[in-house]
Amino acid sequence: MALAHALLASLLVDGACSGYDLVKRFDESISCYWMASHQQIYKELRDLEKQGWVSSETIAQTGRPNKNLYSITALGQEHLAHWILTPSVPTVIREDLMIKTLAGFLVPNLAMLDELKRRRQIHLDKLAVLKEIERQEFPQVAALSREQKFCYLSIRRGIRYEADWVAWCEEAIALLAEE
Amino acid sequence: MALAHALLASLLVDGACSGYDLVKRFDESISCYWMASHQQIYKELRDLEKQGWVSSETIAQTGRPNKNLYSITALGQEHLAHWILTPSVPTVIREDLMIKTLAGFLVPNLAMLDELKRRRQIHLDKLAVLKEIERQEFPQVAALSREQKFCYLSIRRGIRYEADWVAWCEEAIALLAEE
DNA sequence: TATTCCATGTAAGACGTTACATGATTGA
DNA sequence: TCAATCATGTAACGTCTTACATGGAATA
Repeated sequence: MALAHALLASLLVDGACSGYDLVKRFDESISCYWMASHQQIYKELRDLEKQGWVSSETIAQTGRPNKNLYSITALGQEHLAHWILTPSVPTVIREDLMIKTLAGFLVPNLAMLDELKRRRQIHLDKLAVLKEIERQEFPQVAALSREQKFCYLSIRRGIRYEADWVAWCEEAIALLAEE
Repeated sequence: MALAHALLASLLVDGACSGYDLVKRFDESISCYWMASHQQIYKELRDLEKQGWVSSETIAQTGRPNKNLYSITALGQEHLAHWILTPSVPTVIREDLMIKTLAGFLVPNLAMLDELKRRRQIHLDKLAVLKEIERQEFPQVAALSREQKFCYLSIRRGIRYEADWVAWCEEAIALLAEE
């Protein structure tokens, strides 16, 4: 149910846009916290409009398909604020690599080391992207407005998450390389 | 599809048991990496048996319901090993609190601080449990067998994950408390 | 000439959650 | 006596993934 809220938050923070643009936003930055396919996003936007939480306007275009521009409504903002005030529990974790790690002794050590190194690189790459965003958009942490602080904290969560994965991969590689 | 592999890994590492016991294992330790309800687990075990990856034996009991004791088969081990060797991608993240953080300026500062403190405590509690397991079961890291190293690394992942959440909560609380 | 971009959608199936159900036994 | 434990299940519903579809415009 929270895809709805992720969409509302994006429309609120980064402004009105089309479903297509939301797909890109999710692919780029929001995917740090919420993953969604275009099928899900388009469908959810239609549902949100039925609820009155977003409104849409069809923009006629020449040379390319028309698009629906979605905006969050006042009702949508109220709904989002109300949801934010509802206590939530940590997301359930379902991490393939941890299951593989539990039973990792079934396969050759080098195979596990390869997988861990591959995984470390994935997180290093994501980390580099996020750090660049941090450097460019938040050069002066002391001078942030309240709204900017929240964006900053979101990026910080992503940075910590990726850095933490890298650190664990390093630890695991070091321990298994002892063999 | 990886719930199947989580079940196989548990039966392999911690030995044969009933669905009921697997539910408990998932509630206690495995939930760090894989969450599952009893309905899912019972159903998946039946499916795994159809595939020939586990075998079951009905244990007649007096004074309490009969139980089905599940064991991983040789075929199941092969399948698990094969899956481990298949490269996998990081789990998609869907984290309510991050969406709330993005749009957190919609609600009073104290409300967000409360939610962050509540959240920090949840992770502190989980962290304490995991650290206790680490202390009791892995007192001497240098002397671990290959199989034990993998268990140790799983616990380490959980510890890092929870500690990382705590650290982020601290950072967020500090930044928002400035107001 | 082939691929990617723009922009949106349907449909089937897998996976997960929530609610409901049973019934004896053990412990507070 | 009330709740929790043991032990397993069905059913309805919601969410997510995967596959398939369209068709012009711009770019390599």
